[in-house]
Amino acid sequence: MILKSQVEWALHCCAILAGLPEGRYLSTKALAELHGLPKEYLSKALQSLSQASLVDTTLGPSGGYRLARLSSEISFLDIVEAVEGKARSFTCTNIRENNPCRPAGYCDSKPCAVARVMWEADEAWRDTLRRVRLSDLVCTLSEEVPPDIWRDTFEWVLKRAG
Amino acid sequence: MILKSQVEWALHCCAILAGLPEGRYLSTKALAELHGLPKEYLSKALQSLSQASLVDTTLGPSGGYRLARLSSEISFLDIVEAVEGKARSFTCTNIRENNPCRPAGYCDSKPCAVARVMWEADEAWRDTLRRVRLSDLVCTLSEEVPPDIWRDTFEWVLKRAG
DNA sequence: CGGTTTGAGGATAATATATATCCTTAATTC
DNA sequence: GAATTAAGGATATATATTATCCTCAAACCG
Repeated sequence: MILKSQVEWALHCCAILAGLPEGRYLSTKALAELHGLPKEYLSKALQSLSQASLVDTTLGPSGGYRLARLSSEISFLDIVEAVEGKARSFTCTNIRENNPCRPAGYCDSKPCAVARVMWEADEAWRDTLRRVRLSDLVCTLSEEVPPDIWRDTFEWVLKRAG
Repeated sequence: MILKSQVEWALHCCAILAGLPEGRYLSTKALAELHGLPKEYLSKALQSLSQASLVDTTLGPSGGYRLARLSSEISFLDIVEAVEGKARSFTCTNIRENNPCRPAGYCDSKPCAVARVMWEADEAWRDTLRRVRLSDLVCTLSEEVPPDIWRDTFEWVLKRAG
């Protein structure tokens, strides 16, 4: 059970977009270069964010992406689900139905007990991600990334932001 | 991010093994038949349980599997990790290192802030699974499965248990 | 206007993982 | 000795992930 690498990419890209001044856009090309990622494939992750309405886009030179909401209004779960999908990690195929001791046509009143536990764990995972906002990440980064690197990075970004 | 179907299979098989009387074994063949699963492939899941020391095995006719510990001493996490592996669902590839604004040879003092959040969620998932014991599942099933099906199933199982 | 840049999205390929089957071996039972 | 079992290796098939390429329409720029 491994998350797509696009999840990591999307989270880092959103952290950069969160630092963009009001009204400006950053292109796939710049985001790919900044993170050392394949531009074409990163583009798919950014398209997922766009489809989830987490980012706005505009075309043309000076076009690209910006956050569609305040970073305090975007959770980790929003971003992870945009890329990874909303499906649960455990799929119940109801193998209890294959039990030869069951009367034909018997119908279960509740979802399988095994699945309920697995879904509870899945929900605990989602809850954790739901509670962390993109703004929290930016806050942590601004404390932990050395000030000169932080500053240089946003200079680099602003030089490329349309 | 989807768990292998073997996780579901292993959990259901353990629930059956938990109901086996002291000292008796149940074969792959019986477990596969009971759940309508491909015997050869289910065998791989059971081998994983064996390698994790969750079950004991014995060979020959009347051979098969039994729990190696009390069902109250086996957690969902034990079983899930035996089949799925212990690796975290989020892999940090440290893409921050590709930032062109970094001084050459700069070394991070902490793991990436993005990864820490993702790992925290992963740990919440594991915590939930760690807190549920196999005996809890058996308890739930014995309450929810209609008594006649429950009884017939264990009659069926005992007829095949060595 | 015409050339360039951008994101959207479709087609395709390469790679990795999950699913499944088959076969051999050694231990156990009868 | 014959049948049955789990362990584990080899291999095949299906699906998912990662990646690249191409076309299109919108936006910008001279």
